[in-house]
Amino acid sequence: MSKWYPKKGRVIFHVDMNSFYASVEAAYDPSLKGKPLAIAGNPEERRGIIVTSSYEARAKGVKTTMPLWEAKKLCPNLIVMRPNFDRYRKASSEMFKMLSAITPYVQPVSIDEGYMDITECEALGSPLEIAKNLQMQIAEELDIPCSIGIAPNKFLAKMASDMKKPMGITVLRKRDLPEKLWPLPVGEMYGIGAKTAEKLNKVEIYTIKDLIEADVYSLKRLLGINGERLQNRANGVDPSIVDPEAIYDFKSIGNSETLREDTTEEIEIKKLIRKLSRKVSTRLKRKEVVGQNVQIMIRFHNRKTITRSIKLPNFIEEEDTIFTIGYDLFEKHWNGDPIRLLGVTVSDLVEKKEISQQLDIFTYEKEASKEKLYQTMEKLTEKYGENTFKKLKQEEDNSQPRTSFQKDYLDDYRNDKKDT
DNA sequence: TCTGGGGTCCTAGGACCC
DNA sequence: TCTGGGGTCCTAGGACCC
Repeated sequence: MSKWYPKKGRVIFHVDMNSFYASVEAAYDPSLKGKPLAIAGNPEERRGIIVTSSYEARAKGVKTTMPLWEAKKLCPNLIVMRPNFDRYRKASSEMFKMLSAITPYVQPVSIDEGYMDITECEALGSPLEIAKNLQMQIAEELDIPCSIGIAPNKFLAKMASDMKKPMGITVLRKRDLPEKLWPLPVGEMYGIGAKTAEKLNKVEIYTIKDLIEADVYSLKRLLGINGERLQNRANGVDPSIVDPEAIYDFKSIGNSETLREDTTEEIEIKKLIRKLSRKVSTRLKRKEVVGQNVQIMIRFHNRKTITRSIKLPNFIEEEDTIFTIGYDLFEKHWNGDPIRLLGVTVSDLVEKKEISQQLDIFTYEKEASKEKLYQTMEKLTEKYGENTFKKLKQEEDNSQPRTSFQKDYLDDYRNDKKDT
């Protein structure tokens, strides 16, 4: 809504690399070609799952997220590899370079797919020609197959790229919808998962056509605001733009890990929270962002998952701070049940260079009274606990130069505390 | 012998303020 | 004299996607 987009018809591509990880591996080692190949999380551990598989493996029934042992049962000669993320990132960046050579309006959505707005690219040929050339170039230079959807908006382009795989090119115009889109089951629609499909089926909505014909108000009652948006999309309406900047504003950075075995061992738990905090801190620093919210996630033996979070008075990035707050949250909320997975996430992110002007709790305007400062400090200590408070202040002290006025007050506060 | 890890967006209730 | 309504922030959970 805040962003302008052209009124005239747009031409949008959705480029989707086919079974990306497996394809990269086969390009790297051609002897893998034509064989059932799967990339799995941790093949040596019990809890490995299939991340991607080649079409030969899929033909045997191997599916993404399937536990490894199940996949092996279905396909005994399955070749299983660990993921080589560096390899995939490199192939991905090569691929996006090719897209960006066509138009600057490229929006990566994940490592293996992205949108392009080629409305202004008439000089390069018809959309179909552009798509064919791009697909050929990716196949020749990277040895990786892809599917391309061509449509007047992102939603339709996404649906189109899914219609022919691998190495498909599908054009989906408004006039094609009754024949190509509407007969599909609602669950096939991007944005409708298992839960929503089930809800819709319960009220006799089975196909995308049924969704269009449904009453908007009942849809809204059933699905909230999303109900209306889904109906619009089903009608071929999606005003969202291809936004090349979208990839730069992260909302959160988190890491999680499933334990080899469920545990109640506090030392092990502490170690893992420490490790996750370190990973998060490293990634925050690499991206030069700081965050104002810490969340932990605990998954129990029965897979029930809880999250606990706390909004902070200032921005943080240090491992120690994240760990102190995270472990504090954990201690406060853990009921002692065996734990399967732990996660640590920092959110409410802001670019580091933006925070120098931000007002925070430790910065006071000149007229602030000593009493008020003390009061605030007390309240914060109470809310966050002594340890967390100390870490917060420490981090703040390191990152922000203060006026001598503020320094004096803080020093006073420290000394007074010592006396009592 | 079960189901990973990285995210985004939306909803809903309660606190708090005016 | 016991009561309104709007707005925002915080927290927790859930759905969805790759």
